Amino acid sequence: MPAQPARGDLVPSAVLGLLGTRGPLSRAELARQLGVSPATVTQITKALLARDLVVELDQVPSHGGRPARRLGLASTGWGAIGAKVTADHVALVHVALDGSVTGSSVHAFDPDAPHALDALAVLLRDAVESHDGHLLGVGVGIPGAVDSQDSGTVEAPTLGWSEARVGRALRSALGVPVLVENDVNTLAVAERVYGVGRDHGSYLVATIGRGIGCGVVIDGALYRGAYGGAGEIGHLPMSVDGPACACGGQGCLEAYIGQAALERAARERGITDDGIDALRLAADQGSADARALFAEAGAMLGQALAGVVHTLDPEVVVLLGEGITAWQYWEVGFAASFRRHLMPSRRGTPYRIDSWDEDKWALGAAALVLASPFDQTGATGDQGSLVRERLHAGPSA
Amino acid sequence: MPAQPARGDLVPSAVLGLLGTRGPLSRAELARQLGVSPATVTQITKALLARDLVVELDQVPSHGGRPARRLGLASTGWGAIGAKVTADHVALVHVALDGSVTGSSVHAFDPDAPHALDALAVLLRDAVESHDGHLLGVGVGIPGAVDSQDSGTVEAPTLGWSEARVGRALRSALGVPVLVENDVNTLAVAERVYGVGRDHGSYLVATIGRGIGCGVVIDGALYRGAYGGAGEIGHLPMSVDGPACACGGQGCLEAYIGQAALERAARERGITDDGIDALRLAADQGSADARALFAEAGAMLGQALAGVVHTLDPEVVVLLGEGITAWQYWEVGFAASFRRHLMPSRRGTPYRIDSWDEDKWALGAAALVLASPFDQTGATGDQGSLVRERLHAGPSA
DNA sequence: GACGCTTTATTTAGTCGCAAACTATCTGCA
DNA sequence: TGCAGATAGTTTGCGACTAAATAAAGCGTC
Repeated sequence: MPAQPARGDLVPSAVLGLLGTRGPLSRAELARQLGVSPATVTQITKALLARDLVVELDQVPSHGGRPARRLGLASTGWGAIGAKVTADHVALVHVALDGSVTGSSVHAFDPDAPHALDALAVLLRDAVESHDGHLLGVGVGIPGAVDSQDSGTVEAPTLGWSEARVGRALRSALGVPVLVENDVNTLAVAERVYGVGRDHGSYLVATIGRGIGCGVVIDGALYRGAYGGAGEIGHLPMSVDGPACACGGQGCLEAYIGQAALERAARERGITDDGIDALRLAADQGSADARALFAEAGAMLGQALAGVVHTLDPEVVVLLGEGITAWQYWEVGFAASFRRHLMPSRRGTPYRIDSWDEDKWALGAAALVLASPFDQTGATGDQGSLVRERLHAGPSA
Repeated sequence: MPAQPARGDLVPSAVLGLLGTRGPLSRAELARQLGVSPATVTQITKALLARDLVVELDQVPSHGGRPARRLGLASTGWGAIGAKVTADHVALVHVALDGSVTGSSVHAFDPDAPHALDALAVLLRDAVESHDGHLLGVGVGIPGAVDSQDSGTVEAPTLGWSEARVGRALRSALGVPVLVENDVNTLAVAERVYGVGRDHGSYLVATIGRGIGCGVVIDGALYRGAYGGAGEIGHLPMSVDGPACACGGQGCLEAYIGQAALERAARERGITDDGIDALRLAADQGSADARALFAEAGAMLGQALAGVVHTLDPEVVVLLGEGITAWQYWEVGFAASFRRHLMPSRRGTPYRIDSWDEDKWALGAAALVLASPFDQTGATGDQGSLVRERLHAGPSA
């Protein structure tokens, strides 16, 4: 833990990143947001202005003092590519620095195939080559544990990957910085840059969908755990025995309210045999059974998240994931359960639902790259430094 | 989040603290332990040597290179006072920088009394005045939530305290730095300096006793949560309904395996009416019922801690608390349950039992002060800076 | 016992970012 | 009109720490 971490030009990158993700800001605003002194911002921006990376825009009307002169990025051509890997496809998005999606695609993918990593590399190389503008890097979201964003060695049972050297393989194939991270954590990072992280330093991002996951952000930094496995709330033990879970345990949260569990329950209760979408449709059409099933799941989620809140005491909990589209039915059970299982002093802990669309996973992966200018903890490693270097070098390519 | 936090002379304090808590070290060792460059250590130690705060000791035989010259503290007269406040007494210890106890005492205390804070201040003032050597500060451990170590405003239902301004009151009464912290967190900090924290950056300290608690240390820093309430695992919801808990909820972990719950179960099962010590005695004497009761508690603790491990992915879990004296009986249920509820990839997470004696709570509180030279996060606030200042000023008083 | 290797400690030159003092420019109020 | 107060931005000098080069002092080995 270096007192002053060896980080090449972190603040300039952070300035560029902030201007890119938040739009034009005054110097004073930059200083406040980044927690550095105004003096430093003056120095940094002076250099960036001289190098034409930043331009002085308009002057905003005063609020009882000298008017602020806003700064903006000289070039808005910066962007990143995000990829989300699942058991049957890869979703790709091209994202600009401000978070806007400039293109997206979905590709069939078989992670069990002999040269799956090579196939992934090919997919991504095409995307890199077709990228319009100056590419800062590629972010990859994986449903599994990643030892570090930097090395990107992956343990992902659902993909059949063990000790897969995803980061290394892609890096050498693509020639641009590649950051690999657990998929839920990418969403947490995205919230840091574009969502709740603007107003809160410590929060949880819980996802409901195929699995149940949780990203932990503490004081603005993603907490990954000792071995990159923090936030595995899908396997919180909810009962001593209970249904068998894919992880080998019994009574895991996911074995109760994961997508597969809900689909099985829907079958057993005679609601539908056609999967989760049909179940939601049934609820939409007024099926009391379907609604009850979601409400029960919501209640259990509430109980589990109450426990996590007791453990971590976050400022706010964000709920996300593909399952969130049925949230109105989950909430019926969740709201009461969550409050009831919280101790009185925590009962005020707010939760928020973010909007969802299919791109969001991949978008989160791209956010990994776009957030790396803000990384003060070194979590992004060498690849993060490379991203900052490219940002620093300017859109010359 | 300042990139370079405003901290007055942090490294010199850390050097002194490290020499005090770990004994003589070479410069190279100091550099490695503190994560600073050898150059810095040379500069710092040069200054400290010049001011006679540090002395050069012997030269240790080489291991294939230039022999290391070890440095030690010139004065070992530094110490701190630790206080643990409970519902019926206050335990005090005087502790030297190296963690050795130089004196201890226990005083009756009624936190519900009208001027309880004043009474506490009187107790502590006597201790401060009678302290032998140079006092760095006073640490106070409280069974409740503390907003920050610095301000020390306390929310402690078990003491009947709400918004009690403990820190402020004691500070003005004592005239030395006062750090206030949740009691479990003080143990976590003590482990950081004297225990498992020497070898591990991220760990949990779980306590069993009157309550069930947990301290969270992440990358060497105590994680306190957004409102100082992290680690309240005593109120993890273990079931949808279940026994009523003092917190107002139902089915909390503590309502199953806290001291009061165990004592009630012992009564109901006809094992003993005489409290927890009698229960352990019964187990010692071979009572199968008593042993089963502990084993059941252990099993539930294992399940709960497995969940916490899934959430936080620590390197190691340390078990502590006054209840740990009966650990041999807990363990029967704990070991299997903990492993069984962990997912395969976490099943290797080790747990350790620390020895226990009654001073340990107060000792933890003292460690709060003795660890403040290592605080890089600013968690100790102004009071921490004051401690560092006193350390820096030398044992002149 | 000369050479290479390892580890420890120091020196030097330089970077990063801060605090403090300052200037600049506006609002509001008497 | 003029001054207090607020907010924005700049300049200057400095403290803390680093990286890189160097010196110091031992070990092993042929």
